[in-house]
Amino acid sequence: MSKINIDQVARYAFVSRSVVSRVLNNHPHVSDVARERVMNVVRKYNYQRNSAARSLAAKNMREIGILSTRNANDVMSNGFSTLLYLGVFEECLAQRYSVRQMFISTDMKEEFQKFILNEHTLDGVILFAEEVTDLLAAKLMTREIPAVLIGHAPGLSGISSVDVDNFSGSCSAVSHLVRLGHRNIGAMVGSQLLQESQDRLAGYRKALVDAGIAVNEDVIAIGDYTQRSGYDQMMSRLRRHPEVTAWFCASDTMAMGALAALHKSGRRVPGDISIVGFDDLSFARYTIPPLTTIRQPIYQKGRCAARMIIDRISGKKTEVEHRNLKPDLVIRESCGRHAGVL
Amino acid sequence: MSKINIDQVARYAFVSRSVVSRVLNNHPHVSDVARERVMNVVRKYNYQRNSAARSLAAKNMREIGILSTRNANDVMSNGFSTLLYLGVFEECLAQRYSVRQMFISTDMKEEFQKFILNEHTLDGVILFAEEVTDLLAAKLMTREIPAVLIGHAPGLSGISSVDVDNFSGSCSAVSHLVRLGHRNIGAMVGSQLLQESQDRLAGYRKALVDAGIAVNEDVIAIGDYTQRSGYDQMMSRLRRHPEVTAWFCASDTMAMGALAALHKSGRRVPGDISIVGFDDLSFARYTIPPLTTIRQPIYQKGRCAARMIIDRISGKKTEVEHRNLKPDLVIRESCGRHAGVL
DNA sequence: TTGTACGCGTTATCAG
DNA sequence: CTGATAACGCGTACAA
Repeated sequence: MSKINIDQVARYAFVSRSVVSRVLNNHPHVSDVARERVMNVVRKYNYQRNSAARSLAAKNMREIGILSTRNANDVMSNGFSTLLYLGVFEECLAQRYSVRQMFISTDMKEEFQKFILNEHTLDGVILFAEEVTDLLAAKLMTREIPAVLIGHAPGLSGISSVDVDNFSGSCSAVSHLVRLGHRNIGAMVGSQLLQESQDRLAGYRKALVDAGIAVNEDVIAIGDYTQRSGYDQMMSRLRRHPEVTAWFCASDTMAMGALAALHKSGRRVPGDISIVGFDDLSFARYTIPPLTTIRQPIYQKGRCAARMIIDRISGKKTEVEHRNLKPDLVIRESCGRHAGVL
Repeated sequence: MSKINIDQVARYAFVSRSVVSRVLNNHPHVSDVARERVMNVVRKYNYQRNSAARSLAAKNMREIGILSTRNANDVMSNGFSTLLYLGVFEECLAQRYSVRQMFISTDMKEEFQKFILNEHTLDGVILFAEEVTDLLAAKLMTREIPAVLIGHAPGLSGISSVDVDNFSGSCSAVSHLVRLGHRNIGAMVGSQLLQESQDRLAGYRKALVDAGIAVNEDVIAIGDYTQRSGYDQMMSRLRRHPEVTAWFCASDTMAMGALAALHKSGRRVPGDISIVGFDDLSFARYTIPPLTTIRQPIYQKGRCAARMIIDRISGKKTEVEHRNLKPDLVIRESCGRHAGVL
């Protein structure tokens, strides 16, 4: 009883298969009685359309891929990507698309290319993988499959993207520190090869300049968004720059590492040193002390990316578009007034 | 130049389409010269097979679904699920399956059922969603689609599963505490409706009994695996049970919340109170202090689940199977000797 | 070893 | 409003 196809439905309903198809696809020009008869049979036999055949005939898969790097996920693995996936999925579900998940990791690049990109037909791809965009962009272009990027990519202005406004986010984080009286503020950011990191650093600079504070290149530390790098960087900067009373960390993960390093070194947060993070990952309110940070709308990013790619696929939008979501400052307990200001 | 089909390849290579098909599928009985000619054309025109047509003809999609709950992901969102997905994906990639990602969240159950479960044909499903297994099991059964569960489920002995050995894991965690001289050891576990939580609690009991310590039901706290519940539970237990010198937390997330609560209350870890976690999520080595915990092979769980479902699909295995992966104790700094033992 | 012909389940087109 | 009929691209008996 499992497998019943459109022809059987047609037979049982005493109509032709075209009528069944029209009913199922909500086409007009079908009589109420025919529709009724068809629906009865469909319900009775629990008929479900074969998606492979549908795709074949309709020439579209109604399926998008979401591509991450193993690295992005290691780094972001603190609840970031999961929430993002959820956003993508729910938007797709609402629009009757399904999402295929893919990771690209350097050790499987070969496999990946052959299998994923060649043998499979995706209607669109969401790129959550800054590292590989160059490699992929060309491939995607030649196959003419639409893509949207989550994040920014320097050289890829040709493909649509959605991101949080990194510049204004970090700017408001640092301004917060300034308002608390800090003058010596360090920054811990990611690789400057990433546009995102550049923007977050630019925001830091802007906030200082606006406050009339000269930026000191020596207290700009480059990490890689992991807790480990936050820890290591803080450890080594601590003794070299005792004058710094506050650090802007470009991610909550690095901030968490920094917090651990400060604790290990006997510094008090926020008593001796203030820390502000970026992202507002779910753990941020349970660090010691709870982390003041910049909240970015992760779930919304996912939904937005999905909406953009589907609009693109359906032809509703054709020009490339770069969207910037607004972040918020979330004040918790990791920042205090500068001691001298008391 | 984009779309070229098997017939064109055949024409350009001066062979029939069967030959092309056989070459592409590595079937025997094809002459070297024919194979060579075909491959040349394939390369030259960058021919790629249409997966929809393949699925239709072959009557299988070579695609598995991985189903999570929104809840499971909120809770586990500290890098757990991402690593799991990666394991699933890489195993599937190696075996030329693709993976479709799905979430079930209560607010879209309707949509979900209609779209995902009815209209789509998956060869198998990996369930990472304890809450919905009952609802789904029946559906899956009637549609005769194989499923494997990540985790344990009380009533679902009929479907294969893979999990970490929760019992021995928590047992060794608590034994570690006992070895350090602790006699009053509390437990913070998840809902006892979950088999997993039951097992972790059972391991706790076993370790105490083995050590000749009576278990005190009063110091067993029930949380929900979130940092928040760890925090709240610890806050309320702290004053009610000052005699407890060590807590076994059934997840790193709850342990992190507990750590925050202890710090807030002025207790020192491990000076006053020892904490041991479970999972070894990526943040565990950067909590304050770094968390002693039970490491479970998350990535392996994913690969294993994928392997099991594919074996099932291909008919290589037919009987249900329950696998238990071994966990390890990872000693860091959150546990110390009981003061009285000094 | 190769080629022919048909089936897979839908959708779209075009007469009625 | 309805019903043949032709794609859609590939796999595979079966025949040569």
